[in-house]
Amino acid sequence: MSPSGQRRISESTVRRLSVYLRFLRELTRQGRELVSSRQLARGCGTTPAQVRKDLSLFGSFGKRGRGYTVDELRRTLEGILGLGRRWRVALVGVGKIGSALLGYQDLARRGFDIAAAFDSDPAKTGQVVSGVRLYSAERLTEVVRMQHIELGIIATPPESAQAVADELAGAGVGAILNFAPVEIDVPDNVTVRTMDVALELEGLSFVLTSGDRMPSRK
Amino acid sequence: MSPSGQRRISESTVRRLSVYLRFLRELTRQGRELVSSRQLARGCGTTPAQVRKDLSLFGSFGKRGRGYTVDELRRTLEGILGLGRRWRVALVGVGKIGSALLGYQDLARRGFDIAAAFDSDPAKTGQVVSGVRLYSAERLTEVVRMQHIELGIIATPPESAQAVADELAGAGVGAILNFAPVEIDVPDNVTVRTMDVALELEGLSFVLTSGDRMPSRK
DNA sequence: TGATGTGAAGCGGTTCACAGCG
DNA sequence: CGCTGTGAACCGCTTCACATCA
Repeated sequence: MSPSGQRRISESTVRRLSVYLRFLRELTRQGRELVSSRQLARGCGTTPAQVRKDLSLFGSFGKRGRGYTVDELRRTLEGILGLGRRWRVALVGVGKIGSALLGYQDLARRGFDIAAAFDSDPAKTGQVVSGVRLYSAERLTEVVRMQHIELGIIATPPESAQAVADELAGAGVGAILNFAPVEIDVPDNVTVRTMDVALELEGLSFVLTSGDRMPSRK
Repeated sequence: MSPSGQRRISESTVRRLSVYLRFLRELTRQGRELVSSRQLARGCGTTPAQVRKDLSLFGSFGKRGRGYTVDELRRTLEGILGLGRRWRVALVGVGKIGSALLGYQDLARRGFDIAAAFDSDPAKTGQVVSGVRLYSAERLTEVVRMQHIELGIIATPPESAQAVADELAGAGVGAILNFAPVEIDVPDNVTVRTMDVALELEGLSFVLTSGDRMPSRK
């Protein structure tokens, strides 16, 4: 067995754990009981060795000669990822992308509740969209504190993103998912991840242009 | 100087090049003429050495003692990334996320035109949304071929994603951006990138839970 | 002088190969 | 016997340090 101590876990490992979990939930729906590292790898676009190594960073959860119990491994991964609870999320910016996120049920299914949304447009204030109340942007700090919100999503135009991040950080939010196409600075005790659709397309543009199949995991 | 030969470029390098480009465009708007690797690094969340190394994989574009010419480097990166042209994109699935993408002007600003959209709901067929014609999903192959579309975006429910990917690949699309929360298989000559919002939030959940500031580039 | 470009060192993630065990 | 768990080898990205040159 393995220590599961204060090991430093890489971002790529964490991302793969999430992918494993997503796949395990699908297997659960299908009523599968056991799964091997080979099958997990095939379903998640990686290798059996990588799967076993990733899991071994946290303990030993398999049965030699048989594989992993789907349900047990699923719960284990949920625990590791901190998904044994629900998370309250603040959404800032209710434009095209923000509205889509408000109506996107997959978030709630996977444990993330948008508890409040904010927009600077007074016309939107007071509305309830997809069951979520829209507040004036001015009330961000107040509401985030009051509702003990720990995660923020920025879906504003890029010009406002940094200011919003500052306010979210100031209000005690520990992590931010940023959809604005800019890099934003936050204090060390806050984590940001930026999702930029056009940037991903640019990566694909490079691949198509250079003809270069980039280092591909099999 | 440097060969810019058939070097194998890592995905992380390509992603950073896109970030540099995004930042350079901002500098252009601001009228800045020169930029050093240090400033580029600060604005893009990386290190000066990393910036210089990334660029050196393709050539030498700077002036010793001065830095890089913003405009020149911007055009160089656009060339490297294959952005010296516009790309035609097919959008499949016009639900919450798909609709948001249809109205998201940043895509067009950065060179990606949604040339056609597809949905299996007959009620939507024939409509024109944000200037884009919506076709029945049955006409996907036909329209993609006719319009010489090279990129696909999947924004369908996860159950349909694999079938759509198969059809896009069959129709000659070389790269796919997948918003459905499943891993999809494609032939070797096609590249897929999956964007899963909940998966990113799970990564943040892990960080908040483990208290572990993951290996952070500064 | 100041910042680039780059070989070399360092480091960490991935892959290998096999011991361990059900 | 089959598949997990894991130390060790491997490999590639990142960082360092400095020669180079405007």
